[in-house]
Amino acid sequence: MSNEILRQATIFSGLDEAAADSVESSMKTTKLNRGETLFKEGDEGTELFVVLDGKIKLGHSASDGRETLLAVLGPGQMFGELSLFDPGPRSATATAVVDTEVASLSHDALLPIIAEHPEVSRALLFQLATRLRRTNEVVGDLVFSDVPGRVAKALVDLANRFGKKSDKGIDVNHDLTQEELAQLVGASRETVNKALADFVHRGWIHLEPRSVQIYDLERLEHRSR
Amino acid sequence: MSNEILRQATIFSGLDEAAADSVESSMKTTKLNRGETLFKEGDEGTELFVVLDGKIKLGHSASDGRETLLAVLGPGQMFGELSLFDPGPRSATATAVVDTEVASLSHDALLPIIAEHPEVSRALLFQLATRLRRTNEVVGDLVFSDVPGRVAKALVDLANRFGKKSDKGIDVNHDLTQEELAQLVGASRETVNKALADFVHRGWIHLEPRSVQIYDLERLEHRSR
DNA sequence: CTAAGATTGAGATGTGAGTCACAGTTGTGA
DNA sequence: TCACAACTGTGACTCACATCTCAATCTTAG
Repeated sequence: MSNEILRQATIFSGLDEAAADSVESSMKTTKLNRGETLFKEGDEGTELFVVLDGKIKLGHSASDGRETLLAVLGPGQMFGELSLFDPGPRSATATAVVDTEVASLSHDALLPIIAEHPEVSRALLFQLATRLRRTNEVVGDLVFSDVPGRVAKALVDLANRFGKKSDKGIDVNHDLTQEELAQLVGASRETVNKALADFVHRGWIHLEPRSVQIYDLERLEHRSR
Repeated sequence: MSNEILRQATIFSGLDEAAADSVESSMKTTKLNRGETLFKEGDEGTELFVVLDGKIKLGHSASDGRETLLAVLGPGQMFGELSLFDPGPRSATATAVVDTEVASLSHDALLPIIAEHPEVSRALLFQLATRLRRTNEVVGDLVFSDVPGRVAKALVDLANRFGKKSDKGIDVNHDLTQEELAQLVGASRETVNKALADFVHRGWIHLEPRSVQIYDLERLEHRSR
């Protein structure tokens, strides 16, 4: 089970059986309860993690206690890579959004693999490049889009990653409170709530605690641009 | 001359003489006039560039014509790497802020180098990781800081990279119009102008067209947090 | 050297979204 | 199953910032 997810994870694409086996054997799995934090901004630590099951949120927190979420990651996604290549304290805090299981790989275990398998290094570069693109896009959105637009975009993104088709539309169990959604989108909880209420009003979505049903993906996508 | 700058560029740190020579010989230099654009968002193209002299701005532009700057790069800095690892259209537009000279290296020329010199690949990973950190920080600033704060931060950053000590403080010839500064900071030109005027009023800086003198770096740094 | 076009400086006005305050709802542990 | 905590929904108020405007100055091409 964890096996399958690991194999699908982008870092391992391109590894042959034997290599993948050897990597796998040096990974350790950890379980986290909802709300538990894996590491904090500023911590030392050079492991790389892969989400096996559940969801992890990565966030900055400002001195006055306010927080932004940089990303919410689901099964198969990697995080913690920054401190691998750019040795230094962790640049974000990682917290479980729901009960979650992650696999970890230490710096020391990874280095020889990189040396031996250039494909891995290419996969990592690809991952970082993709991340960078996405983050750049976020910057653009923050400057150009209004809050409802960003909320719409977040919903579409969550739908793509966590949504399941159902009779009336798409069920998205994002497991995020509106507070967290607001942090993800860079706005206050109240404003996000109002944007959501408006979407409900228009019949685009239906709200349930920690999940949404999307009736009209088209419109949402359109609103997000 | 171009030689020196290239050698200092991070990609080449760790290359031995011979290797560096061979890379250098496969690079091509291009001159751009102020305002000329090197490539546009959406273009195909897989070269990597290094600024030799002058300044390059990287920006997104929205459909309605508005623009954000992601970064302003000076001599020794690399850009265009994203399309190397994540093949696809360019994700930003690169334009010369002043008359500028850049060196370019094609994908095809780089690949064998990476294969042969793992240090290069490590240097690239490092660069991307650093970039990602900075961009993440920008996201945080956009959410948490007000415009004057972001302007202060931009000034400090420009001072660190382009500033020269002088009798009365630091001379920063950033070559950016206030419009460009505003795009860099994600605000309207007028608001940025007011923030600058306020800093002048407080005696922290002195304004000249396309350049600033900084009298009180301390205060600026403080205001940026 | 001059005229047209950029760029800078500043005020007046409108508005999106943050903050505050509270009520309704759901979830949970004893 | 009750009580307390966490979450969600909404309105009233405020403010930072965008937008619009116009004048002053600096640049640059002809």
